[in-house]
Amino acid sequence: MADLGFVRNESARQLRAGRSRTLGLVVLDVANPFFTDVARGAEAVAEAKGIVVTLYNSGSDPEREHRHLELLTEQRVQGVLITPVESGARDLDDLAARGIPTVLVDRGSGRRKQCSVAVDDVLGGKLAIEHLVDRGHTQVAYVGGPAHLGQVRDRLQGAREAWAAADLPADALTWIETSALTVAEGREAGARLAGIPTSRRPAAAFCANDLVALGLLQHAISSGVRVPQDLSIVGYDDIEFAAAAAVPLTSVRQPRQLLGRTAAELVLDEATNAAHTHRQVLFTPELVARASTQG
Amino acid sequence: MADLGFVRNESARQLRAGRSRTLGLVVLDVANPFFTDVARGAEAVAEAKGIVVTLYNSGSDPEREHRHLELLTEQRVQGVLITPVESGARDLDDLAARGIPTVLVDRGSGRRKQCSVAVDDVLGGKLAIEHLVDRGHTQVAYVGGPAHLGQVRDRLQGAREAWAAADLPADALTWIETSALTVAEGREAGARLAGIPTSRRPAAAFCANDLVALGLLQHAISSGVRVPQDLSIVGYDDIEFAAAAAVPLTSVRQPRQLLGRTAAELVLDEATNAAHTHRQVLFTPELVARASTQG
DNA sequence: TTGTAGGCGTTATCAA
DNA sequence: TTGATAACGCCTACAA
Repeated sequence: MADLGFVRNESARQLRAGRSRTLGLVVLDVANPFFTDVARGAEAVAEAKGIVVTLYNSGSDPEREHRHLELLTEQRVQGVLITPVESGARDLDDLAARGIPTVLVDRGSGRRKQCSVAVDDVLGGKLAIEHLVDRGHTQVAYVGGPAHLGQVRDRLQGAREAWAAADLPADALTWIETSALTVAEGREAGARLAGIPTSRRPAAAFCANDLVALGLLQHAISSGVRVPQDLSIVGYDDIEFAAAAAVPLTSVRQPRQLLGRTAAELVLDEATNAAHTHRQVLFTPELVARASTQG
Repeated sequence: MADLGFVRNESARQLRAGRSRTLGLVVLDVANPFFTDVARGAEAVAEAKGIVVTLYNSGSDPEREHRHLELLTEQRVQGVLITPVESGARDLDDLAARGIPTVLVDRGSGRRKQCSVAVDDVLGGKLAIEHLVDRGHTQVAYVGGPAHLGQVRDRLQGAREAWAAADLPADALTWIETSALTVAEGREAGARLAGIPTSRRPAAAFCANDLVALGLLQHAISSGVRVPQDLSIVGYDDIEFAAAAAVPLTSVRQPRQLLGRTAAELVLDEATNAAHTHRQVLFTPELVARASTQG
């Protein structure tokens, strides 16, 4: 045993073997607990097969995403799990063309060149709006952005469909677009909401994720707006902190760890099973009602 | 240009070059926003130098930590940033012996074989207890664990020192030891706290981190315990969600991103500067008082 | 059984 | 300037 001081060289091993023993997971925002929960799900599956998950943060920046994918490609990873910044990105086509097992996470892939594991965002948007409409709201703000994120668009689409189905005028569902899905942007959106004349100001907000909802809530509380009396709030993801918020947050729950587990299973299947066929897995979201909408 | 389809092989490059272009960051818990903030700080510095940060989750499990360090060593990474599970771990000695630039994050390294970037946890513990003592508390619980985590021990030590300095009896500062620093464990600790006979039950809790504090708060609220009237709570880290909690949390703030930035700077200095000398950087924590202790 | 040669893809070096 | 060559360390296959 040359245990004393000798460590094999993984680069040489990989060069010889043609591929590495790792799985790359690229997320939009490491600071968002939604994604770290997905990561833990993926880790659980990978670890059982002796594979290591390495986490990369694109920060919703296509440039950084591109660099990370480049590195992962150069590293000849076993597979890539990614929540892409832009769904049509040609980076994804490149991965497919190179035969790198790839699973889109939290995004459906219309193109069927790759597996995907997602939650029905259109349905999620519908659930949120139906919940608010049920509570008598006729003036609602949708808070989220940027627009190029599929999640943001799909949830808005679902919201609009439910809004139309309730026979409410389209212009009574305002979109307050944010530049990111963060707590800080949520606070900022709160300020913009407050700037709308009282007569036209929405008394309810559906936020594209919980971070934005928490920011909006913070702004409301610090400026004396009562939740839910003056402003009802619905979030999205149902992260662990949603239930513990100043006013516990009504939110659309996604099966976070399951998303990660399923994605890891699919990518490892593609990497090891010759008979692999691409699958588009779609989970169903569920609305969890809490105090932030108990008007 | 063989751009069309050709991607260089990073393994071969590394094999030839002797080292990779990545920095490994191993944290105790990816799901803890404290660590993701540290990660973002490190990324900012690394990115500016064309280096990629890959994030690994040890989950406070020495086994997993060991496997990750093994992989990082085999990968001949530029450097390692790590919040070790056990401060005396020989894995750290091995890294030093192999000459792999390493910076201990959120942990001081007594041994001076490596750089470290930490926040004075003993002082943090003192600040928390002084704050509670100032508010008249004479029966306090320290909630956190496991005991082998340096953070847990140091914060307790600071707490005990401040407690003794206030001339309070040692046994009036109870330690409720948890098996992890998570929201779930905080809830569980709440149940244990509630099980203590009223006469001896602490009316204040100092939690080893904010996740535990948020869990404790959740348990209190759901079981009708009023915060801060019946139970005052102090957290640690001041993560973004602390201020937005059901009852905004008093917490000991650490400079999270700065910790990550400084760690990355030190490790890259060690990796590239022959005249590098190890440094032990110690930042100062700061108590942020909020509603959870406004008794 | 034990041992050795070759090649994976890069890049540095040396020759033409 | 251009082009061939060797070496990085590992693993596998084949030879002794």
